[in-house]
Amino acid sequence: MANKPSIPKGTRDFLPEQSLKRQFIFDTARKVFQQFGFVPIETPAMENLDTLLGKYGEEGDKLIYKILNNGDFLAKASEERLAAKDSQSVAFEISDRALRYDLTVPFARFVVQNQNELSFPFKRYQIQPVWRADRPQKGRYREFYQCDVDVIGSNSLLNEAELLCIVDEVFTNLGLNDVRIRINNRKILSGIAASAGMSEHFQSMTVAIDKLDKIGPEGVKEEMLRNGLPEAGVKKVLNLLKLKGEPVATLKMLAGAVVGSEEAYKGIDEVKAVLKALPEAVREKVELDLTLARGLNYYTGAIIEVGHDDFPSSICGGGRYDDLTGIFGLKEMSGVGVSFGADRIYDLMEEKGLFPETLKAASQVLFVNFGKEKVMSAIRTAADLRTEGLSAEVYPDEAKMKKQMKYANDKGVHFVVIIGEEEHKTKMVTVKDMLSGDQNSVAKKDLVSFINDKLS
RNA sequence: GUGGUUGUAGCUCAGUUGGUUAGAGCGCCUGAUUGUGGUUCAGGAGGUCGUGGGUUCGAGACCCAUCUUCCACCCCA
Repeated sequence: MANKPSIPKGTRDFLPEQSLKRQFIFDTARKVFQQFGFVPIETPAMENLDTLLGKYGEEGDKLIYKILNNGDFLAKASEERLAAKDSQSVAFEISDRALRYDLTVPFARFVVQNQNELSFPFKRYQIQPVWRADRPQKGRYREFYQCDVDVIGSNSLLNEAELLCIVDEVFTNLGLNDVRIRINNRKILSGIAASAGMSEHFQSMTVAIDKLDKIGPEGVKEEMLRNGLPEAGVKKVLNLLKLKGEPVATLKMLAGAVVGSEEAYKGIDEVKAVLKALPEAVREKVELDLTLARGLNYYTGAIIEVGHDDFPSSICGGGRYDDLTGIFGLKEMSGVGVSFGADRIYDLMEEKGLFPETLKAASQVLFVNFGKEKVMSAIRTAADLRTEGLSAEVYPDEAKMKKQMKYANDKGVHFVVIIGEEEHKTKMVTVKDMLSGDQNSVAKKDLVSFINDKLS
């Protein structure tokens, strides 16, 4: 080991046990998505740089991984910029591609590009990794998976309601029953900004109020004042945001407070409609949180976020975007979607010990290898078990029994089947139950039913 | 990107104000048991102390740089 091999900061290897757990999350999500009629798509790991730039705000642009051009890229770059050592501007000259930062923007590009192949409303899901050049910390990685569900080409608020049902269903199926599902509407926020006379500061207002539960009203006030928002407006906003509790009543009070703002009224109506469309069981889990803002600025209507009291950051988030495809040349194509952060969900579930025990099992049956013709009998019998729907493997080497037993034990195999000299002569096999330690001699033809009996 | 933090055996960690051959538990390997894992017992292997410089008679301990870990900020799944 001259040089220890390593992987880039913020990326990870996954051992079989971890990988099985991750797949449990993906499978659970996928199953729910499909039950609601969503279909899968995939897009490339890399996009053209200009597809991604400018979609996530200034901060977002910095976190996009740019891919160095191939060939003699320096020869083509402008001498001035190279000499000026301005990394920002040089970057665009030597990089044309980038790793995708999320799945939503590539999806918008995909829809525009494949519009003639799709029928709308188009409901798709997508489970793929994304990359961000963020500093790693708890629940934050440089490579992580998102599980996105979006419906595009429909303005109906039934979609928002359906997504909330999906969110509830996925977390329930994962065994995470105490998540907090919060919703809000950007039109409400926009209306609040307008009625406080700070429409032009909308962006920095949302960023600030999103931190309310973290830094408190004083902190938010400070930040807004620091960013040059008018004091009177700041006070008014903070006052409105004090409203909370039962959604319908809250909305009613809010409506009284933002008199004259058509946009706020519209947002209020939208939230009401979404709540109305929800089944009772889901509606009672959804909180209206007027301080929920979300950083990504392409959201225009409903916004959704899921968190957990024992986890520092959100584990799922999304919202409606009226014109994401517009930038790529397709107007009038509103979409709404949510994204599950698989890695954060994994961390949370691991912390809570919520993964099912059964995920560990590998093969159900291992055949001990006794070499030569006896292993042929094992191979045939293993094949028979597989046709019966059992998972079975034959140890590949003629190793010491002890070693083979240990392998079965380490791997968590339930049964070990021994076909050695004795068994070969008598057409019997020896079955050892590794959990109980019991050992039985059974006729080879009865092996399947014997094991099935034990399993049931 | 800013500030802080961490790195010693495969893993989790000890290692006194700088002082001989760097330790433990678990794991791993071998044997007791050449057809029996997990339990028990006996033995064994394994570390250029993250990396590169420096201070010192002497560095795992001190200094600098760098990488990595975790945390806060920014922002976010």
